[in-house]
This record gives sequence, structure tokens and C-alpha cells, in this order.
Amino acid sequence: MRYSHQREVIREIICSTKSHPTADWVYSEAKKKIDNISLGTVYRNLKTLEEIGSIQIIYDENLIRYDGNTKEHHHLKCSECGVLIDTNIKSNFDEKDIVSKYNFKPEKTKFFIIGKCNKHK
Amino acid sequence: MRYSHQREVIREIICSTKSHPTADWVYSEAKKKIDNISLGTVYRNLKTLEEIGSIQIIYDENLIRYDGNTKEHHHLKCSECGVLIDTNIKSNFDEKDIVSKYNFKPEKTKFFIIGKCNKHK
DNA sequence: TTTGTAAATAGTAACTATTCCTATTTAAGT
DNA sequence: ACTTAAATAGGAATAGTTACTATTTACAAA
Repeated sequence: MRYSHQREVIREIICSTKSHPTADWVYSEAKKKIDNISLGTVYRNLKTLEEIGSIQIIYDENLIRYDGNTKEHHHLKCSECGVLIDTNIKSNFDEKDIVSKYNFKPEKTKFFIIGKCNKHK
Repeated sequence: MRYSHQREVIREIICSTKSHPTADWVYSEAKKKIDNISLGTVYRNLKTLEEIGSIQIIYDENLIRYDGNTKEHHHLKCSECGVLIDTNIKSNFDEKDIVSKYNFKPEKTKFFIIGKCNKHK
């Protein structure tokens, strides 16, 4: 893949925050560094970066967010303020049970735990 | 709340399928019963039915789907064909750990297990 | 160092899912 | 039957995202 300054700026923006930003926020941050960057370029590169595994996409209800943390991990979501918190909790369910009962072969998991963050309890 | 024939038809459509339909599918089914039903009516009633707890909303990646099963339950999603399967698996994580380590009070969970369904293994 | 090229971009148009608006219809109480 | 507020149909508006195209750029070869 050919080098692109825009793509590097976008990658840097996402990898230097833990806020799980949306495309729109990435766009407004990117404009601070490249004033005529196009929104289409942001979307195209978010897709590319996700495909090559440099970032992760998070479907947070009806919001699409991006995450520089590419390891499998799960999120806590505050029902009050919506903040998303990375965790390293282990998801343990009975894989044998799922294979036999549902005839389904698990590959990965996406867990959200919804509740109250420290600011809203 | 005042009775509405449209709302009852919409509720019936969702509660008589396990396919976790989208708003658009509900609309096309509803048209078979009420030929001039409006898409706005479908969306409004999906929202209402969810608010009163008659149906559940499922955020399946970038798709919004509806579920007549209103109990807390989790889903298996086939990475091949996208089919969504209801499960009664128990989500077990260390709640104490989450409270202490992340200073977060869990209320409910939304789990997706992604993998291969019986048709695609 | 120029030159050729295909890939990437900026800017904009198009598309899709959802919500909003308003005149009309309807449920239900009097 | 009459009244009234809630709900609807139909369509316009909005938001988020993708598609299109002329121009620019990375980079390899001369």
C-alpha cells in the first residue's frame, strides 16, 4: 500500500486517544493538521486502517466509533453519560455448550457491560 | 395510551418471528396488512413499543433490528451469513472485580458471540 | 532529475436510514 | 352524535456514509 500523509495523521489521531472517537471527531481533529482534508478521505482511511488491522471499529448502539486498541477487549458503557471504558475482563461462557446446543462454532466475542461509571453512581 | 390498529399489527409482526427484523422488513410486512401504512408510523411505533417494553431493540453492528423476546438474552452471530440466534447463555464475569478495578456498577449486559452457524462451518 | 503510472485525494453529489412536519383521520370519553 | 387529543399518511428534511471524478501525489524506472 502506498504511503499517505492523510492516513498517517488519521491513524495517529485514533491511536493517541482512549475516547473511542467517531468519524466526525476524527475529521475535525484531522482538519487541525491538514486544513483541506476531505471527509471522504477520513471515511476511506478509517475503513482501510480497520481492514489492515491498525484500528478497530466499535458499534456502540447506533454510533460507529474507532479504537486504536486492536487487541480483543470488551467495554463498559455508562448508561448515564455514554462514556466507553476499555477492560481486560475475560469473557467466560461454556463454549462446549454453545457448540453442542446451538451447533455454532464461536470465533470471537463482543461484550458490552452497561451500568454507571464513577461520575454517575 | 390510545389503541392503534397499526401498532398492534407491528407488534404482532415482530412477536411472531425469530428473525430479528429491521424496520424496513417490518414496514414491508405491515404493508401486506395495511396497504397505506406509513413508514413514519412504523418507526414511531417501533420506538413506542420499545419504550413500553413490548419489544427489544438490537444494535447488530450498523444494523438496527427488533426482537419480540424481551427477556435479557444474548446472541450468536454468524460471520458468514449474518444470522442472529437467540441464546440463554449466562454471562458470567467477576462483578466485584469490575466494581473495584473500574469503579463501575454493572446493570445489564449485551453480548455477541461471533462465529460460524451450522450452515457455514 | 525527469517522466510515467496508478493510487490517493479534495470536493461534491448521491444515497440510505431515520426523524420531523402538518393536514387529516380516528379512538374513546361525554 | 359531538368533542378533542392522539395517531396517522404522506412527504420533506436531516444525518451519516458512500460514490464519483478531475486533480494531485508517491514512487519506480529511465
